[in-house]
Amino acid sequence: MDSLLNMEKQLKAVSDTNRLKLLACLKQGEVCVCDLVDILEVSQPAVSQQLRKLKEAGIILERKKGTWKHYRLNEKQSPYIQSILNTLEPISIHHCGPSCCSEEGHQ
Amino acid sequence: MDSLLNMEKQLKAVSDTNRLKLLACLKQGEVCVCDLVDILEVSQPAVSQQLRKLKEAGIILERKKGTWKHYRLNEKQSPYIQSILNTLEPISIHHCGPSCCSEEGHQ
DNA sequence: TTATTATATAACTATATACTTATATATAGA
DNA sequence: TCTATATATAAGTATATAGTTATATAATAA
Repeated sequence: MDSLLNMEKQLKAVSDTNRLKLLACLKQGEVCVCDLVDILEVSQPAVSQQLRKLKEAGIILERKKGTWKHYRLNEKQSPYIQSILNTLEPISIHHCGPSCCSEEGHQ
Repeated sequence: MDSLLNMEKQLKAVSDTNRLKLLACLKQGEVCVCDLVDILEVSQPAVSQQLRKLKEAGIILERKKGTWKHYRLNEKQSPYIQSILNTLEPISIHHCGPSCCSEEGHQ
């Protein structure tokens, strides 16, 4: 079973509208940070810090590609996090351009 | 669908170990505040404030009986809150006494 | 009515949170 | 190498959170 402390950490990570929006974006697959910055109306460092919080809770995974970093949902989630993800209405993003987010960019 | 703000409110309400413990206690049914104060190692006003936060998020319901107040889980929960409740290991409490928590006290 | 008891609220405080701007790091390209 | 770009980290700040103690409220008992 999950320890209470681990549950608290995971739940704190998702109890914020901006982080919920980030997760809603990631429902469509891997997204690079630059695209996420366009969605949230906060600064780039703010997004970076939100992503770190989600990553440290084990909810998202990162992949480095050149100067870019792509984030995606962890395929393994605790049931209650998965239930939250299921509830979230996906947010579709417009990718920033072929240089960072084209299909051939994903490997 | 749940609005992001409502999700945030509910998730904030459960992202705290003491409130998770309260919910774990309530899995066994209705419990009065005095018993909950014995479980958490914090003051009575602290417990009262935690209960209020859970109540305002719609996760628990209250019933007044004389000077006592009994709290129980709301039977209607959003799926993700229900999933959290399912994950919680129940905490069994020893009722404070027949005056407030006996079976005939429950009506 | 007065005293007692259960719970809630108020006022306060220390810590956590979520931004901001400035700067660091790391990669790519000229 | 030098410059530009993507992202992360550092430092600072305003607000939120979760506890505390003191007090208020409401119901019961004497």
